[in-house]
Amino acid sequence: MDQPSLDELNLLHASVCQALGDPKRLLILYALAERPRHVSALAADLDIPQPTVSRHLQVLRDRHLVTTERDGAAVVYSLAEPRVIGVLDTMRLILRDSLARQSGYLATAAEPL
Amino acid sequence: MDQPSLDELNLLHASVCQALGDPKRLLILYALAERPRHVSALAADLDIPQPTVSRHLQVLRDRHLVTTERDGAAVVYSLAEPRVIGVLDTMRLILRDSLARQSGYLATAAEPL
DNA sequence: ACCATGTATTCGCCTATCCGAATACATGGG
DNA sequence: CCCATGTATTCGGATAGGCGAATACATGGT
Repeated sequence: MDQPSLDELNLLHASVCQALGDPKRLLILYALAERPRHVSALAADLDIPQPTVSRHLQVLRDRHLVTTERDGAAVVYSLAEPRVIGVLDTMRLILRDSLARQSGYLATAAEPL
Repeated sequence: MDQPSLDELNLLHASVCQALGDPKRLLILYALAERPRHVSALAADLDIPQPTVSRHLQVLRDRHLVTTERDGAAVVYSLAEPRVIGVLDTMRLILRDSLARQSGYLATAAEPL
């Protein structure tokens, strides 16, 4: 309702970016992009302790990057905004370009992703 | 030359996102998107102390988000990857959508950006 | 060589983040 | 009602991030 000022938007923007700025959280988001999952499934699939996963999910939830739904005693986490994955993919693409540019303009091509 | 493993790429990705996860750095990047600038010009335009700007620029430089070029005694900073701004804009768009969705699905439309 | 301007760095402090370990809490079944 | 399973939270410690203030460094001009 109260529409954010530009400054507030900037702060939110930064806080979302910061949430994306952790390797494990990126793994979690990409995992959820494949399919929604239980916390325990994420923990198992990514080989990260359950409490750690839970805390990271909380961060992502605070930033509205994931949503939850109960499934009995378990909780299903899903991407709140699938478009975010597109953004992340674009960043990765840029990153690879940038890396390629750094280490020799004439380097032979490398595998994708 | 050494092409990064997926894990390494993930780490780089996270570190770049983290660099984006600070309000002042976002302001700096958007300012540089308008036009390359001296450190002092950034400091003046954004009303941020020069040493602070310098430190943030260093972070952005470490992540290869900006590049430098000497201009006499001054230093011109530019965006290393203009595409990053597109990514940031997309994120902002998503953010606004998300905010709109949160605070009432039927809320009257608000101004852009 | 010196000075003025512009940029980078250091220091100390405070806050925030991340983690492992342990524990609390919630849900549904028997 | 109690237990098993699954999830969230707390605690403590280590690490990293951010800032103001002061200072060091670099460059070009005179």
